Formats: sequence, structure tokens, C-alpha cells
Amino acid sequence: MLSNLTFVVSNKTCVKDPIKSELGKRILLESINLLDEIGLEHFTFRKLAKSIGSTEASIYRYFENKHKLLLYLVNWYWGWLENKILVETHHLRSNYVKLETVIELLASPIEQDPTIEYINEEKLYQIIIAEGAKAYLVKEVDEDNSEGLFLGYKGLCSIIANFILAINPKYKHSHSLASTIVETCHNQIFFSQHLPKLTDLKEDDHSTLKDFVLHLTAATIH
Amino acid sequence: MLSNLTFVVSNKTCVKDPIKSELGKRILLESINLLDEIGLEHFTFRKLAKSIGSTEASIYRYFENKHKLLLYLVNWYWGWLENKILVETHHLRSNYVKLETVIELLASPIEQDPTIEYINEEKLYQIIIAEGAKAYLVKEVDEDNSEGLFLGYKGLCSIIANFILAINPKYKHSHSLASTIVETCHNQIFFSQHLPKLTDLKEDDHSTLKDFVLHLTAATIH
Amino acid sequence: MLSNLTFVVSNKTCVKDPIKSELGKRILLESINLLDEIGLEHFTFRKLAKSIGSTEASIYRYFENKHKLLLYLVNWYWGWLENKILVETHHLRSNYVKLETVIELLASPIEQDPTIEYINEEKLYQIIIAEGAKAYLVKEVDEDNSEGLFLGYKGLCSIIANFILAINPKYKHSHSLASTIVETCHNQIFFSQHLPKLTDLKEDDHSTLKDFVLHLTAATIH
Amino acid sequence: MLSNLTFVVSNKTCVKDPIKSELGKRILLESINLLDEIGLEHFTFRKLAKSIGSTEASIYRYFENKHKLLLYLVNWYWGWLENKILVETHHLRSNYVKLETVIELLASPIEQDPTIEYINEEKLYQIIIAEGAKAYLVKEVDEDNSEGLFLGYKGLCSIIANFILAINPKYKHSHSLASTIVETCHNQIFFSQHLPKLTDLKEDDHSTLKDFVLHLTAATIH
DNA sequence: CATGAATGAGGCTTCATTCAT
DNA sequence: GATGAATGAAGCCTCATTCAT
Repeated sequence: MLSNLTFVVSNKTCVKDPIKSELGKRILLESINLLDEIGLEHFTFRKLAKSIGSTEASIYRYFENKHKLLLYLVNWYWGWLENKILVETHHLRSNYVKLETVIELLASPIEQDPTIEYINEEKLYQIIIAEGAKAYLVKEVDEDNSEGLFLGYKGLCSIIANFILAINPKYKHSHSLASTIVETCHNQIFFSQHLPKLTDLKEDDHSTLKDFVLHLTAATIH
Repeated sequence: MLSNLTFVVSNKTCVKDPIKSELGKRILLESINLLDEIGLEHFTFRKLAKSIGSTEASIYRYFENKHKLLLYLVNWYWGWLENKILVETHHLRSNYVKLETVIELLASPIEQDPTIEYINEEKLYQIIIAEGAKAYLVKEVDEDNSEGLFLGYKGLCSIIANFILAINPKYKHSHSLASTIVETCHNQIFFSQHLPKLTDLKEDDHSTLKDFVLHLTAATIH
Repeated sequence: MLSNLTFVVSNKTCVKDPIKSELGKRILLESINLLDEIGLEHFTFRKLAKSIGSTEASIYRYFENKHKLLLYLVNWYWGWLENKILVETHHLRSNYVKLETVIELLASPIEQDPTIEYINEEKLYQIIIAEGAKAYLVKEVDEDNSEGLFLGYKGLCSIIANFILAINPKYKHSHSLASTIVETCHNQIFFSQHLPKLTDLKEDDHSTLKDFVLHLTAATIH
Repeated sequence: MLSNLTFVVSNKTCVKDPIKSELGKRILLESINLLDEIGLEHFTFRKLAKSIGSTEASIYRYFENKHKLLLYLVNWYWGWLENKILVETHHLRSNYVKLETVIELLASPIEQDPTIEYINEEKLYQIIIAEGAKAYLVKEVDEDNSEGLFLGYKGLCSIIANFILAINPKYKHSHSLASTIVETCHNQIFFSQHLPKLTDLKEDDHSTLKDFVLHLTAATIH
């Protein structure tokens, strides 16, 4: 059986892999806390350094800048999700149930994994929702892309697209639908939290989210 | 008949309405150029001041900060769109055709309006796509929301949701679907430009986008 | 008659002309003090700001970086010298006496000009000797040159070269000799101060310097 | 007969002689590459460490700082030149021809010596021209001098001065002329490469340089 | 109303160096 | 002897903002 840890984050996002040292793990832990607390715009390496009781220079040994740090976290999430999807679907027969499982996973908060003490999954999920799009909504997107920094997202969409095509091989927009599903899951939760007029979900109502996305997906494919 | 100019941008976004003075219009014109060129993160009032041949202090007379300026532009777009939708749909009988018209408008670039010389619609559309989400993906979203800075987006979604409900009054997720349509139109174009693996559209292929979103919407409602 | 002030420093070296404001003049005054005291390598805008009781940001309104500030000072010197040469030679008949006058000026410290209170000529002269060459001995020299930042030096050499050619129109290396004269005057004083084994001058012996350079020049031309 | 290798670099410039280990030689090799490529101001031990695939700490075992490293290289050049001069002149009878030989050597690029694989003579020559003066144009010059870090230059000038005096024992400025010859050879090449208005040489025209300096020297002595 | 001048604060980044292995 | 990790200090620069005119 596949384990929860069968994934690695693209190391192009970091100068040095943070999970390989105590300081690195503290950087991850505290950057998640801080990003969740103050948001990407207010987040600085200075503040992060202070909150981990270290220095900016030390953080620079791990990440070039805060954008790369965000990309690391976002890639971690994509990797975690892809892995989770594979683990939860590989034994399933029905393609439809597979896709349902994917949407279930996407529409739910990440589960806590007590064996990984340097990632707070709950907060990371909030960061993905509130800051995730900023990983690609930057002028440097093409450059980042050519460095392979979005492979995680692409991999994830590719898997979802394949599930879609397994159900309906003639559907023309499998990749678009896949990315729409992913983005919608995040957006609708954000709207439920902050702009309720833009959604029908109650705050953090993952169950309704799942209904909405599942229905939308199923209807669209057929 | 409704005119193209029957909308006003919420003046909470600005200290002083920029369209009421020459300098204000130059601020709008050049901020669109600059945002399109360098992106929100690299955009500063200093650079803007330089490119309009004025000073930062002068810009502060119009906008508190760059976030408010972005909100102004985004609201302008939402207002323009709402107005355009009303103009283009009020004479239509079929609710389905009305919704189709909305998606057509959302999936197309803004048309140039030669009578408004201080807005470059083409560039503004690019800004909406690349920076629009940053208008709400900020820690200050609740504060901004309570100041009414997202009324434009809400109004737009409300109209779309009403069209949806007119077709199928029993559909449970009209607002979620409305915001999903809007976001998807922007995201898919961005992906087509920068992350093609996440979409099936060719770069800026608005026609395919329309097909994708229209089919998704129609299937979902029924 | 020509006045002492018939020269302007190329304004490409500064963002804003420092002699046009009180703060600007204080920047000049104190940068000369500080450069003389601690040398270019140890000189920073932070230290300069502290010594003028202002901030780095304020200094940046005048000079892009310390290299540009050095170029400003060096250009001031070149301009001063060119002007001085013109003033002191234009009434002379003998070409030989003209050249002699030039060398006399080059081999002597700048005179104090009590009307210019923001330049300490004595210290500036020391800076030229100890740091002047660093104005061009940089990787950015070609870029700086194409921006016209060395026009002062070129103008000075051109004048000297013309005096040389007036004496011996057939001399093939007038520009090389001109720049050699200038560089030698500075180098020999530096050596007399710090590396006496490399010169025959006693420390700051401008009289012997003049003899040396004058003889070298005269012998070479004929 | 004197060999090409009868010289040692003053070991005061280094903590540990780099030619005595593989890493040391790599440090020399790559520091020459890097200095030539990016210049002294942009050169750091961090960059050097990266380009030799080692660490800053390792470089500190050889050199205290980049200034000492520059002094090492400059001394290597002075030592090489002194040695070369002795080798090429000791068999000559005519004092004039000896001086001519010296100028020929000074005015020519260093020859490649295939037996010394850790020094790229061609690049070192460029470094001498562009950075050499910075070895002494520093606030620490007196300190460095009292540690004997300029013995190489002094030795070189002493030899040249002796040749001058052998031709004309009554010439008063033999050391000044010697250092002027050395500096002029470097300056004129630099000017020919970057500030052509300050010289009559075509770029890297060592032949004309030789003519210029030889004539200047000969005329001055007599 | 618009602008020019100035600046406090802090962002981002690198340097030079040390310590432990 | 060489290296990997860490960091204090500082460098360089820009931002957002205010004040006086």
C-alpha cells in the first residue's frame, strides 16, 4: 500500500530542503503560523526570523524570498493532495467513485497528520485558500513555470483530468474542468468566510461545497 | 434605453474621484499601463508618479494606497460589466439567452470605448485577469467588505444568480455558480496565457472558453 | 574675464543637483569629509546620513549610490581644473608657458575658494588622489562612459592635448601624454604620502613633482 | 641560468600558501576567472566559494579577505615580472637595451606559462590593469606597507630605477619615472579599452604603447 | 489644488565571520 | 584540513507618508 509520505516537494523552490534540519522545520512551522496570521503581503523574513528566534540571513539559506517559500508550501499541498488521491483511489473500481473521492478530498480541509510535526495542515489549508492563487498570479509566472515550480499543480490537474476522461473520453475540456474544480473548491470556501454574498455556502460548509462541485462536475461531464 | 455610462464606481475606494480632473484621469490611464506592465507587486506610487510626471503626494489626493486604486479599477470593471449586461439583456425574452449573453460578455475581452479616453479597456481586462483576485485575497477583506468595496462584484453575481434562478428556480447554488462562472472566465484565460497544462484553451481563445463555461453552466443548472 | 564659476558638473551623476538646496550642500560637504576620513570602501550612505543628521532616503534623492557621488565630486574637480586652466592660460601668448601653467595647476593642490562653502578643496584634492581612479576602474565604466560621466576628464585631456599639439603638431601621442601627466601628478603625490620607495618626492612636495612632470613633458614633446 | 620560477609571493598576503594544495590552486584559478569577470567590487568569497564548489570557510583558511587575495595576485604579477626582467636582461650589455627590454615586457601582456596551470596569465594581466591600483588605493595602505605587502612593486621599481641610473646617473627622478612607466603601461591599455578619448592607442595596441613609453622614457632620461 | 522636499521605517539582501563537526 | 550550518551586522534601497509652500 502507498504511504502518506510518498511525495517530495520540488526542490527548485528552496535553496536547501528545510525538512532536513531543525531550523528548516522551524521555518516551515512558523511561516505557516505567520502567513495564516498576517497574510502574504504583511509577511516578511524579518518577522519570520523574529518569530522563530533566528535571523533573516539564516532563512535565506533555505528560501530565496517569500514568494519561493509560498511556492514551497503550495507545492507541499499539491504533493500531499496528489498522494492522498492516489492512496484513496487506487483500490477503487468505479471511475465515477474515483472522481467523487477526488472532489471529496478537494472540498475537505487537509487532515492533520500527527507524524509531520513541522506542518500544521489546518493552517496550511487556510493559506492555500487565501494565498494559493498568488503563487501563480505574479509577473514572474512564466519564469517560475519554466523552472518547474508548478509541476505539482499540473500533476494534480492531470490526474483529475484523467479521471474525467475515464468517465467520458469524449469530453473536450478535461483540463479546464480539473483546474476549475480545484480553484472553485478554494474560492467558495474563501467566499463563505469573507464574502458570503458570492456563495450559497455557509461558512466553511464543506459538505455543501462537495454537493455543489460534485453536481457541477457530474453534470458537465455527461 | 440604458446608456453605456449608467454606472458609477463606489467612491469609497478613492479620496477624490479621479475622473473629475485632468490629473485624476492621467492617474487612471497610467496606473492601468503600469499595472499591466509590471504587476501589482512591483507597482508603487513612486513609479506611477514618475510615469505621469507628477508626485506621490498628488496621487495621495486621489487614492489612499495601491490596494484602493486596484479596488477602484476592479469596481470600474464590475460596474462596466453590470451595465453592459443590463444593456445587452433587458430587451431579451429568453432567460436562457440572457444567461448566454452574460457568459458571452464575461468570456470576451472588454471592448474599447473610444469615448472614455482615460481607461484602456484591453489592458484593464488583462489586469482583472492577472490581479483581480488580489482585490479580495487580502487580510483586510472583511474591513473592505464592510465599507462596501465589493458591492460591484456582489451586484454582478446577484444579476447572474437571478438569471440562473429564472431558468431553474429550484437550483440551490445560484450564487456559487455565478461567482464560479466569473472566476473561471478569468482563470482559464490566465492559464491559457501562462500555464497551458491547466487548461484546454489555446492562448486567449475566448470562443472555446465560452463553449466550456456555457456548457458547464447549462448542464449544471438543469 | 572668465570667472571661477563658469563650469557645471554633468548632472547625469546626480538625481537632483545638490548645490540647489541646503541639504544637498550638506551632503557634499560631509561626503568630502567622510570620504577623506574613511575612504571609499568604508564609506556608506548610512554613515553619511548619520554625519549630516539626516537619513539615507534623503541622500538617495540626490545620488543613486556612492559611486555616482564619487563621480560627481570627480567631475567637479575636472570642471574646476578645466575652468582654472582656461582662466589662467587664455591671456598667455607662449604655448610652452601655457603647458607649464597647466602642469603647475595639476601638480598643485586645489586652492581654497572661500565663496564655495560646500566644497572643501583641500580634502577634495586628497580624495581625487586616493580615490579618483576608482571613478573609472569599475566594471560599469563603459556604461558610465556612454552616459557621459567622464566628459570632464575627456575635456581636460583634450585641452592639454591641444596645448601639446600647439607646441609640436607632429607629436603622435598627445592624448596619451595628457592623461599620463594627469595620472602621474596624482599617483606621485599618493606614493610620496604612502609608498615613498616608489617615488623621489618627499611627502607632498609639489615643487619637485612639478619639476619632474614638466621635464618629462618637455623632453617628450620635443 | 635563472628559471621562470625563481620567485615566491610574499606569504604575508595569505594565511596558508594556496599553491601547496589542490583547493588552494582552485581558489587562485577561480578567483582570477571571477575577478576578471565581475570585478573587485562585485567579487565576494561567497561567489568564489560557489564557483569552486566549496565554502567560504575553506577560503578563509587561505586568505583573510578579498583585499589580501588581490594583493597575493598582484604580488604574483610583480614577482613574475621581476623574474622575467632578470631573466631577459642579465645577459645584455647595453643599459639602454636593458631598459628597452623592461618597457617591452611591461607594455606586453603576460605570456601564458603552460607549466603553471593555476594561473591564467591573460586574465591576470587584465586584472592587474583594471584592479591593480586598488591594491594600494586603500585606507589600509600604510599598514599593508609596513607588513611588506608592497615589496614586489618596490623591488620592481628599484630594478627599473637602477637601469635608468645606469644610463644617466645624474637623473634625479629615477624612482618616480620607474613607477610612472609601470602605471602608464597599465593605464593606457585600460584607456584604450574603455576611455579611448584619453589615449592615442587603439584598443590593446601594445606596439604603440611601447613606442609611446619608450620615447617618453628615453627623452626624459637624457 | 498640486507640488517639491524630506524622512522614518522597514524591506530585501549580502557580507564577513565563527563554530562545531 | 575541509566543510556545513548558522548568524550578527550591515549594506543598499524603497516605501509610504507628511509637511510646507
